[in-house]
Amino acid sequence: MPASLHKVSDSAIRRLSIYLRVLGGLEREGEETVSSQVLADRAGTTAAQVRKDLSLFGSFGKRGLGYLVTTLRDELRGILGVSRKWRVALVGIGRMGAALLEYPHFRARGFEFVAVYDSDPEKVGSRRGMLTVEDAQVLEESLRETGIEIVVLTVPAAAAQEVADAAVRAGVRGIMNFAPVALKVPPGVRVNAVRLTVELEVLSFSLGSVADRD
Amino acid sequence: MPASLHKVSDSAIRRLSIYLRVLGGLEREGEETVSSQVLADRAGTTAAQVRKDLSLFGSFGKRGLGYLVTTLRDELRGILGVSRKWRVALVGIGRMGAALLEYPHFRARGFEFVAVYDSDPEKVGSRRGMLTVEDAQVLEESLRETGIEIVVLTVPAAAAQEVADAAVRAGVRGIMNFAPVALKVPPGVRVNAVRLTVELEVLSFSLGSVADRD
DNA sequence: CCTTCCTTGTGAAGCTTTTCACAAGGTGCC
DNA sequence: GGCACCTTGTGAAAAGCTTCACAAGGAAGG
Repeated sequence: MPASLHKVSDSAIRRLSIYLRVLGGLEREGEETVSSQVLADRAGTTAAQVRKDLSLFGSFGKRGLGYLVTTLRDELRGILGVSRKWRVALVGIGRMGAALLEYPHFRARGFEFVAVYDSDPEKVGSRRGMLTVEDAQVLEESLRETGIEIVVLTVPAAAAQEVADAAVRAGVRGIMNFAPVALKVPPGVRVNAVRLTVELEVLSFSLGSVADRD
Repeated sequence: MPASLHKVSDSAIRRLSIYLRVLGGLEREGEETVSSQVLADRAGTTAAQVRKDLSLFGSFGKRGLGYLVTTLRDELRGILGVSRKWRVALVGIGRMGAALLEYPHFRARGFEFVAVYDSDPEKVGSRRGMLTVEDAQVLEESLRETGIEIVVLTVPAAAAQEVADAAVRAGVRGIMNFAPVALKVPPGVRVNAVRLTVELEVLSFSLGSVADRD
């Protein structure tokens, strides 16, 4: 029944990632075990949902006791593929790119930026922490050489597809896309879009439909 | 049949926001009409889904022709509540906060930052573009006075709940939360979480389950 | 060792969302 | 004006996801 071959829904994976975060907190607090109920409260879901999600990958709990915090954390790391380090490239070093480069939670979870690209001649060659900004023109070759598998895209919408194509040619299999455009990629490559404006508009909709003043 | 009283799913609203973005592009390209098929292609979904989503709010298309780009854009703006301007406050001006403050797409869609707060004495009083950073201690009173309804939270996880509580007391009804913690808010207040690490871990999972090397 | 109590794991039910398929309604050309 | 063609709007079917409810397993204490 474990089944990592069963197709697992995206939302289940998102929740597993949240459970992992919660478990980190529990561990820091010195908790040794946790019930599905407590985990659910902290993660913002229900106990049944937690148990169902975990059961997709195995039986990690002890009946009558709950889950061992450290053990479950390790299991989730394995499932999510974050027991290893991931080398990540950033393309487009505007304000958003710079913020992500320094975002402490990425590194803490095993995602490390090892290359930065931009097409602006003013920026190419400049340093960003430990890294030197490389010319976007060498992106494909450079990505291929370093064998980087994940790319974070913070370029203007107009450039995004072009960059994505180059990355895919270089063997990149995962793209986190901040550009407001739907990228087309071949099967086998996964794109995860972060749509900041969409998130605000969802809020706007929610507020508007409660009471439409003005 | 229109029904803005029918409960509409979150994912449908997210897609409407994406359609709105696509329509902006089409308009700039001078397109006058668009079919559900083309809209779907550009938005990364299916024609049936587009029609279903739109039909939740009315009949905006012309059979045999498609949708009038400008008209549909205006309708969607109305539905999403972005035909008006929204005044937004930013709490926590680290790198991420600074990036969001300058994020051009927010303003372009009618979301304008009109206040910035931080608890760091070094930052309080400093200028950020047109705005002066205010002390987080006055947040509640200040939000109440200005009648701000949407807050973007980019504070450390440990401070997030406290800030959210203050914002809610001040009458805020929508929170966009970047802090890696599940906020508890009373009914009537909507929280939209942006979980950057989760997005990367979803990628990591997708890559890992295809071929588990190393 | 036995009893009581607690919490998991999981089929089944219920609900939501997506996809399908086609009738109905317009358009535009001839 | 008529005809051929195109695209919407929408019930109905299918698929997917979440909630429910409870049997089974294990812990803890006497």
